[in-house]
Amino acid sequence: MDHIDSQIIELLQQNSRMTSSDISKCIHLSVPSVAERIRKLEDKGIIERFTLKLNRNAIGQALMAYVSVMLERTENIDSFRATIIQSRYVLECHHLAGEYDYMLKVAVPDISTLEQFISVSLKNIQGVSKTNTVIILSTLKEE
Amino acid sequence: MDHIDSQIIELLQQNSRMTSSDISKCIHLSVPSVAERIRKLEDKGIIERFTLKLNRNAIGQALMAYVSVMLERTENIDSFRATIIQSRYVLECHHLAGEYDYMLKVAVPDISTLEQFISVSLKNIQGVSKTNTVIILSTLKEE
DNA sequence: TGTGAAATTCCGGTATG
DNA sequence: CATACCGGAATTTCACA
Repeated sequence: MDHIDSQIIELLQQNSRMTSSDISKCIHLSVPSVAERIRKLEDKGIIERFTLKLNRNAIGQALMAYVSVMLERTENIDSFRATIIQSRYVLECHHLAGEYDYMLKVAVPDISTLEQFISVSLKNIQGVSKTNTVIILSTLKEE
Repeated sequence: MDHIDSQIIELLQQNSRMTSSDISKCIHLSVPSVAERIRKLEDKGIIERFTLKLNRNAIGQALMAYVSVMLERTENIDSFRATIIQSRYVLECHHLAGEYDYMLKVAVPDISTLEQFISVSLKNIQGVSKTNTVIILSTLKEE
């Protein structure tokens, strides 16, 4: 992971469909060498995945919120984790060191779906003792 | 944005470097049609960017935290926003409807960098009256 | 759908540490 | 000896009508 790798990553972050020859022109390295470096960055796990950034409004995720979750007992964690992973509304879920145990970032089409998610999907999980929801008004920066 | 578009997006989310002919084989649609649909998804802004998912440990972002920020006066918002956008430690920044005004997701190499960021970069901004930091222990799900 | 242009991959050869 | 680079040839893919 040297300076050239960093340059390649920066270019691919802007457009992961850039061809090796496009990159080759930008950083003055032969096409096969560029391709080889990309392959190695994948092998080493530095690049985990080539993916997309989608427009949230276009895909029914117009409303975002942070939902903090408190869990009562550790024995219920598995069913909580299963629900989270399977839910298409949950974009992120992090285990926290603080008052609350988990922080979810959720994206839903509208406020009624959010209500549904919190009062049905979440509250019905055994062990969820308390949740706190904060609506996101707008986003200044995102990845 | 029909069912076929959704299929194409799903494939590209898994690997955005997939060629049109690869996709063509998966969804039984001609290569030019696939290419045309991808182009239109970009034009319409449904696909905002083709990008990467990087391994955080490999790129010096081993430690993540949520930092909530309270702003005193609205006249200082511009310098706050400028600092946030320029900072390489801030992955996300959202305007909130709640007690705190902004929520930042930050990623740093270590705890001392986090301390530095909060006590220097953030607290020195005019108008930042209060912050609250919660460390992320582990991540169950992320995009 | 078919054709020319461009990109990818594989290979052999070379330089460097 | 291992690693990384380059240039050329065969195959695949792309973009156009």
